[in-house]
Amino acid sequence: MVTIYDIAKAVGCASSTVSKALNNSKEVSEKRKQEILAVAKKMGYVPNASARSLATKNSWSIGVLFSEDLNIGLEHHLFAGILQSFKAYVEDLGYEVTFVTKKVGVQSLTYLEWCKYKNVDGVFIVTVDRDDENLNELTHSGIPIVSVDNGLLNVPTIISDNLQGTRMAIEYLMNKGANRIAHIAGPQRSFAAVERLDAYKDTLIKASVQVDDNLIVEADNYDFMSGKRAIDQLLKQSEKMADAIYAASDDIAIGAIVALKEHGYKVPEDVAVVGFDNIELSGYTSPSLTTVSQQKDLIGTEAAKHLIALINKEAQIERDVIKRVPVEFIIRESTK
Amino acid sequence: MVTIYDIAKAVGCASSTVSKALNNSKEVSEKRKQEILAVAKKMGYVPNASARSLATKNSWSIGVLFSEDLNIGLEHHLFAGILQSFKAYVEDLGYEVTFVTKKVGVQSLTYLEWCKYKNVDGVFIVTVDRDDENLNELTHSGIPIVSVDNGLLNVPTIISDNLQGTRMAIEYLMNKGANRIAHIAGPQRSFAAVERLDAYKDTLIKASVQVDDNLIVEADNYDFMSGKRAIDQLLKQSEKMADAIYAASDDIAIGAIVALKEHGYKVPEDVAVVGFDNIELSGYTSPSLTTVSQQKDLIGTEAAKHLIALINKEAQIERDVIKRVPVEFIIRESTK
DNA sequence: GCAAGTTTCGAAACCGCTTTCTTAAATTTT
DNA sequence: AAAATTTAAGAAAGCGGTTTCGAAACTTGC
Repeated sequence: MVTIYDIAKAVGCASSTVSKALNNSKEVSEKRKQEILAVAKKMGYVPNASARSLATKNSWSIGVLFSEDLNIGLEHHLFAGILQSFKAYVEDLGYEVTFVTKKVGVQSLTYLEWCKYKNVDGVFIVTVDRDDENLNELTHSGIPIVSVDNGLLNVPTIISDNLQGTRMAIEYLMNKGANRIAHIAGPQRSFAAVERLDAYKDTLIKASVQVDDNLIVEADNYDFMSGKRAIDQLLKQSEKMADAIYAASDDIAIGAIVALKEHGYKVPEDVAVVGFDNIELSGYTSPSLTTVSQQKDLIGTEAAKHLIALINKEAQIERDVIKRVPVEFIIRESTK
Repeated sequence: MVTIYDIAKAVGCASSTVSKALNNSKEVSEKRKQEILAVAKKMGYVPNASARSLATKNSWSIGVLFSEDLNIGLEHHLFAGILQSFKAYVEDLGYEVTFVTKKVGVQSLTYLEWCKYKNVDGVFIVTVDRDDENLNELTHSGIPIVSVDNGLLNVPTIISDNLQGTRMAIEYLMNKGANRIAHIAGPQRSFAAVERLDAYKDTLIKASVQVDDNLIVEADNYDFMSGKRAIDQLLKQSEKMADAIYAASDDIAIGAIVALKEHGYKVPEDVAVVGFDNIELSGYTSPSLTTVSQQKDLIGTEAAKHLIALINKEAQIERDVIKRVPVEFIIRESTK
């Protein structure tokens, strides 16, 4: 490993001069600088992050909290997409993206301890168990943090405009003549699921439609099976089937459509179905799925921008800020 | 920030003794050790990764190379799943997972330079552009590396048994009476795609069936649209439609089914379709998809195990080792 | 009871880099 | 031409740990 001392020796100057040259300081003459850079290059010099970080107390790294406890992990396309655009944005600025963990060697650490251990500049909370006892400590530590799709106390969050999306979906269905619009809500431990359920009720009430609890079911999860099971539940709850279903995710909606078909209902003729997410596949199912599209790229980059602003102290640490990202309503066959 | 010096002062001993106590060295008496640990805990001591790494030359971190150049990034469920299980395995061992990038601050680095800069213990190559000029340098550097689903020179790789999977699919279709089995190959820049195409030809030849180039199309990508387009291409190439299609991915297969339906073909009555991957959705399309299931969890953990073994020098660095992970053939409606 | 061997602990060097403070040289000012 | 200022470079301390080596204290064996 070649160090700045090796370079200093080769050039015939002090290591401090080399350091300054490498950092493009103006305390060193242009001639010297060029000479040093040339030698550094020739010798294959690569700086050492640990030494640098130790000396400067800056890490240029961002921790990502991606807890798999709730089994919504990396495999969930929404979060994967968000992480991907987040990563692209901050990496372009020269930051490293690293996963926050709870262990180092054989030792167990809390999230906060790990962040201090690695001296991360900021934390991006993607998914996390809100009941995790270590979470509170982290969110109150003063470390710059943003989250997405979440309603964590004390943390600014970037999230789709669930109210707007829900309203567009429900109003569209009503305009199509639907009278009995059911809602397959997402698991209520998810913040977005709660928002969508609230928005569903709210929109109905604003339209002077009575909310019928028998037309509401909570899915166990955001996936297909949960959608299928939800239909069974719905059939139990309500003797007369709804004429439209608003589902909290595309996966749920697709599962629901499969179940509806199995029970002899035609989609969209007997029951119209609207999903949420606009996963790639939703355009290719049969019938293709009408849905509320979430802009995961935008969510990721907005989160990144905000976090960077916090790190650079360009933004105030306002607690509990919720930044809304607009959604788009996409009409396809499942509601024709 | 509380350091070992602070603890030393509080306890009334030397910093070296604190260090030893924290590292559970047997050079310090049990009594002292307990005393020091107690004080450390009370003072809220957290070690400093940079300082430790600088002194020990160990980082306990693994770099993940996830290049989005080929637009198969994190959003691709197979790689997301593999990364997730890899991450879980190595984190449990106390390693940190961090993404390899090409920039640090304003400075651009090669992959290898970055790995040296961060002093990662090993590298996990998930997706990468094989033509990237920086790649060769990395794979020949001597840093422990494993890859998945790839045929990189000089790097051990973990990959599904594409030959076995293909054979099961083709033989099953032949047993069902298919005479004209087409193949929608994956993009041939992908190693797995090449393997599956070769296996397809090989299986046909072994069964004394003539390979008909008009029944082979290469998809641009692994996604739905590519599958749809492939069908158009297939129709152009061959006046008579195949009676079965073996697709290189589930997404391609689903896209193909949509296109087939649009052209008036019934699946599976007119054309049977087999996919590859067993994505979650494949059980919920209509018809549900017969497919070759890849065990992403196993691929991820196998990769992790092998990399850890390389890091610990328990495994030889054998170049070009390919470790096969068995696949499973799952029969559903698209071939009934 | 004393030599030899073990434990336990601390001093100090070191890991590679940054940064402050000095000093010497070069340049400008008067 | 001397004084004042600016510029360029180096010495040294520090970041927070680990590790080697030597000394002191304690055991053991005879």
